[in-house]
Amino acid sequence: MYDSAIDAKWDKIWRDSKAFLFDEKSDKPSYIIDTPPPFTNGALHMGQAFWVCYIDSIARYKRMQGFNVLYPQGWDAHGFPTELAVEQKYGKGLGRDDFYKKCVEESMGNIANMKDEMLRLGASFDSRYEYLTISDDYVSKVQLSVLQMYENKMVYRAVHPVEWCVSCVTTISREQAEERQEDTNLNYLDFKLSGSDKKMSIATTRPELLHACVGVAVNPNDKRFSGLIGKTVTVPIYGNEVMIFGDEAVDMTFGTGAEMVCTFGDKADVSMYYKHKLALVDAIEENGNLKGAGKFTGMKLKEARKKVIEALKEAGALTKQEKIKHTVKIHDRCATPIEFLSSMQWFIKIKDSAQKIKELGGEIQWVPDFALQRLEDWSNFIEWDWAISRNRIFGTPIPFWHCERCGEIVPADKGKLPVDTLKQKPPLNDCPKCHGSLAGETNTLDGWVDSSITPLVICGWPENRKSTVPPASVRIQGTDIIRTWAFYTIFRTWALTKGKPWESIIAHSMILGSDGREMHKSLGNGVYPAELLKKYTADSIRLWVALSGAIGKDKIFSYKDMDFAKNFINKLYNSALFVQKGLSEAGVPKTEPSKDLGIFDIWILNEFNKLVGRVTKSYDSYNLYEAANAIINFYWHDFCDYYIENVKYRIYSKDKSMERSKHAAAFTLNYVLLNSLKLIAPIAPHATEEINSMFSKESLMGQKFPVHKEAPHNMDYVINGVVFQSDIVDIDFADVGALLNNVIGEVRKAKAKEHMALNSEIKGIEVTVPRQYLKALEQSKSELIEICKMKEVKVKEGSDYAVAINI
RNA sequence: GGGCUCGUAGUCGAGUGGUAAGACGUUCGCCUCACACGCGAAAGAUCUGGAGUUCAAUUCUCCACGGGCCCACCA
Repeated sequence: MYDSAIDAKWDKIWRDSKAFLFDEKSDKPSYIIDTPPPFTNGALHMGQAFWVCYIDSIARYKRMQGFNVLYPQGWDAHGFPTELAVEQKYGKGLGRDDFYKKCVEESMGNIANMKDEMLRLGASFDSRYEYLTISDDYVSKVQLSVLQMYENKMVYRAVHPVEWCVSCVTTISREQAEERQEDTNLNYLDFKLSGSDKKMSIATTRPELLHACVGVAVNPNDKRFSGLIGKTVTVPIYGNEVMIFGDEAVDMTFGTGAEMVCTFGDKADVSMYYKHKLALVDAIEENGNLKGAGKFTGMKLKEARKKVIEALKEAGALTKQEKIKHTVKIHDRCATPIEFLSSMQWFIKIKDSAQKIKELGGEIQWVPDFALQRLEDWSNFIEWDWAISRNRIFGTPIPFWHCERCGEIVPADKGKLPVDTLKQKPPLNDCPKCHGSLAGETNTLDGWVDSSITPLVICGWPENRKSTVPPASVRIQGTDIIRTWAFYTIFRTWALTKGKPWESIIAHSMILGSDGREMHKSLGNGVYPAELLKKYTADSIRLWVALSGAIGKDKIFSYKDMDFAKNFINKLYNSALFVQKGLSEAGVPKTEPSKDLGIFDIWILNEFNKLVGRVTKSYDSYNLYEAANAIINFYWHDFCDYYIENVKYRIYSKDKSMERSKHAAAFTLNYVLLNSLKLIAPIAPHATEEINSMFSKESLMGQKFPVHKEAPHNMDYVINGVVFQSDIVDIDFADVGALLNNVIGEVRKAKAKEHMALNSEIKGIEVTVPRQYLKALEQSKSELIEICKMKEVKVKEGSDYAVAINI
């Protein structure tokens, strides 16, 4: 029976025969695949297994269609989780170099495991083109890409608010932020209007940041305040004056309708800081101590809040306190509320490119098409430039030095990459402007800077190979990272080459847990590929992926679906055993026994030909669901349940006069089986190869995909793309095949109703059919008698089709 | 608050301007010489609700209700 040892056997044979290798010198058209480089955290998750199977099926299909397929696989190693794992293993004492080395070690171990899982799923990537984001080659290309963008004036250094964890003393990125509901006090403070005795009440949850108040915002449509815009107020306790300005983002119904803006209390403050060009006050230190806050300086935030409130009370500025619930963003690791700190960061200019990104997005084929909307939505919402520096060690070094005195930037030499500006000397001795000393960068690049050039790297950028000129043919990725990976890739590819990264992009959605929720460790609803590989063969998993429904729609994981996939593979195998046995008795005719083909033979050959057309179209539009579904329905029901059952009596016949009919059936069985294998081979390569090897020494790898040809007339049939004519019936074969099968169905039904075994004998039937079917039925009498195990078949003409059964 | 997406038999899930694949499950029968991981049969859907366009809507439009995802906001 079928097991995973067979998978491994074929995987090895294919690799040894170089079946997956891309040929740089080939004349065949290239087909270039850009897959996600998984983050190297140790084991594949279901989403990754999903796209591995999906894109691998497409790669195999394209090879069968005659393409020279470049299917590389990359690994995204740089990143925080690896740093964390290393920290947990070795503590915090490691020096920068040792720490980096341990991170590399950690990553390499994880990659080995993930790669093994991919290979066991049958992934047919070409290992010679594997890439690793921490390799010298890849790092060089990332640095080169940044240097090139710098030359195009797209990279700069500036002070910018960053999301910061005061407990871990590090920047954190948005995806590391979680939300939490909290109870807090909304404090109503009185600010004195300048040049008047009047007071203005302002509500805030962050009184401890009062010293960083740089303005008061009101909604310009708010009649209560519209007259005050442009005037100034005095900040309580500290006594400095700030401007009142209008901003439509202010909610008139919240608090008093007036909001104090601190640099920085929250993200809205950051927006207003930029929009209204407000002053910048550094409110807190990196460790969360207050900075520049008079007598409160040096206090922790929490403590400061209490003390400031007390001081406000004493000053009579606190008029009211109200309990409210609000959401705060917290760091996912330590649950500390996230603060905004301003610090010197590197940026890539992206704001001005939103329109261009949308345009390019429109030139790419999106599967499903609605995925494009996500790119457009995101592009419409770019608030500020892309901050590319991270306070991390395990990342790509930023290839610039800067002058410690005047901030002048000195880029690395493009010919001397990769570079680590902390270790290597700058190309100049000192600042070209002020002769200050030059400093290297302790920060490293954001991981998206690494991964947003994958299609260029796999095409060989900056020197493209002749056979791999961008754009790549296709990318597959999750819909969840359209706003990051797809977005940055389109942007960077345009910035570096003025072109689009790919012709097409397939955006798949999520595999949900059986409870309908996202798979999550804490929910305990996760299923892992490694676990599935123990229970199922690779092809069952791959077929399950193909059968997971419309791409782009979330799929709830279910073992029942897995079992169905498994059962089909089993069916395929068992039907092949039958065909093999039949052929050993009848022998396989070398040429089409066209004169001997019966109605059922021609019927199934035509159904198969139609199937080839449908399946080709489905594969070409990246719709594996449709392809797999069509093949399974045809194979299981038309071929196995009807055709095979209908020809059994011919195959088993010992009668000399049946010889030619037996050969025709053997030919048809052989043809439909072997070609069906080719149709499903991209999705279930191991099982089909194993079955194929029962009949042929020639591997399915490298064989041509079956060709569809439209038959010019109803009474023609098509074998292997060649049209034949027949005169055995005078109507459409599909029509007459369906009719005959229906007659057989009626007999089965009658037997079932009488609780009879299907192979039990009955007396006979009388079939009434309209005139156009008469000839076909008369022709098929003896076949029906054999198939249904009955004594006689009477046929008569009538306006309505009917079957009378005599048991 | 905004955008996208979905709402089809007990469950999962395709699809179409002319009343709806398939799977699982259920019921009944069959160990029919490839397969009981199977074969045959049966029951089960007013295609979330309402309005509109149309000769005709599950399929198009609008509204409502209900899931999901993403984004924004939460002073």
